[in-house]
Amino acid sequence: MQIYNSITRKLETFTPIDKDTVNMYVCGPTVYNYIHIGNARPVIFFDVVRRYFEHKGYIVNFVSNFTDVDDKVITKAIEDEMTEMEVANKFIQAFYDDARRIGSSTKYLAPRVTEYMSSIISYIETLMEKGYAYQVDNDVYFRVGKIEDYGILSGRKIDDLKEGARIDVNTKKENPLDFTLWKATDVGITWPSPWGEGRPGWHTECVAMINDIFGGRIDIHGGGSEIKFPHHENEIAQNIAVHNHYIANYWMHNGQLNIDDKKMSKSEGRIILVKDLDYDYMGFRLFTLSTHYRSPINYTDEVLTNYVKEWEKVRRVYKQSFYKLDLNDALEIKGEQSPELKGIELKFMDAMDDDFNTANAITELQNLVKYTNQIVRQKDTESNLKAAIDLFETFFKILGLDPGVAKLTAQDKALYMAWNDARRNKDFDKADRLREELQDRGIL
RNA sequence: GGUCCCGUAGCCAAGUGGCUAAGGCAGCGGACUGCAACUCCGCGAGCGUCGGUUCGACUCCGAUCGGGACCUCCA
Repeated sequence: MQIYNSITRKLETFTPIDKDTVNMYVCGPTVYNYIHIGNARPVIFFDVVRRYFEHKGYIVNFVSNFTDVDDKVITKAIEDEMTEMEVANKFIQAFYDDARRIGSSTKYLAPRVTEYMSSIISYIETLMEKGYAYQVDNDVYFRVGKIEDYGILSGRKIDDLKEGARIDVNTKKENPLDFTLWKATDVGITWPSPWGEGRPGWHTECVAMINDIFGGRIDIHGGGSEIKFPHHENEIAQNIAVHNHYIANYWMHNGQLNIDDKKMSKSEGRIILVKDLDYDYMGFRLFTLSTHYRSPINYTDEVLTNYVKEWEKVRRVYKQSFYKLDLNDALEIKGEQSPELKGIELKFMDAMDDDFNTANAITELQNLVKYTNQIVRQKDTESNLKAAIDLFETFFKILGLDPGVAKLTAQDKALYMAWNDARRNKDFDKADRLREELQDRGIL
């Protein structure tokens, strides 16, 4: 399959380090608040990446961290008169709740900075020993000038960056581009270190974790495009310093989600939290997957409403087909794909193989909807209909969509039969009553 | 100021140097239907603008206008 590699800016054939395994790491959230719908985009997209690799038979080792120490967490802790740990625990729980709501798996390794403090400290010590880090007072900085490739991921040249450096002329640094590895502080939670009490800078946690968990090299590193620079650039630099090779073979960056064509902004009140999203979450998931992951996506109520409707349409025909088979006790039969279904499946997989083109994959889902709507009212289609159901389930599993349809109870079936009988007997008063009840039960 | 991305029908959104530029929503016209819902069939654009390269560009290059991102914490 082909993956667009941010570092080379090209589509490349994906070849894992170990034949059957995909090791991937996605930069996770700083847990000081509920996540907003922009945070949800990588949570959904990289979940789909994992699901697709699993569909293809790979063992996927998926890791995504929680940044539970940082200025924002500390500020929040002071504001709310809680400990940093309490703040982090609260919002990690909230994150998992939100992730589940939007259909993403939460079963993956999620290391926290606080659990990796000794690894982070020893990582910084290694950087010091190798001459890539230097101490000033009780702070430690990374010596960017020693990295030849610095800027390769974000396409920047060190000279351009120097010109652009407008703020933060920290006179303690040898070079304005040098970044903080360890920061002495007396505000909030601190840890002892060889350089004094303090806490780590943001950029070391991911490399230290990747170093511990994967040995310093992974297949895929993911995250939002806005953290390419400086965060991912700095990860690359640190890994080169320690291992003399790139940290990841493939870099994947998702585009941002805007609201009404503008970046989300808390200060301007233009922000929507996942937990406050007043729409169907599967519709939201479909919405985020309907644009190619590298493109920006614009949220408006109108567009989301469109996808919520679209999801209802998908769900309706799946449900209708599922129940039709269930009523005929045919859910366990073996499906046999018609040429049309084969074609749809093939094109879906082709789209996914093409750099996770979920937009085109969803087009195939829509084709499956149309096709199934055509066959579900015909007679003698059980085997093909079963194949259609199976294909829906395959697509749902890959995209992480859940129609929430379960087998009918005996009572439901009896009700359904009675409705059919009443209609056949033209007892429309009774039929309408039964229809209403079936609708109330969510069967029709 | 520097780096970079985007601009396809009313809306959303794929895609290609050359057959008729996918698909969805909305709209219009049909069909189906006890009523309703659902569903099915048919119908719309020449790709921001101006130049250039080319036998040929929406697709490549340049300029221009418009929108956006990053350079500073940010998924």
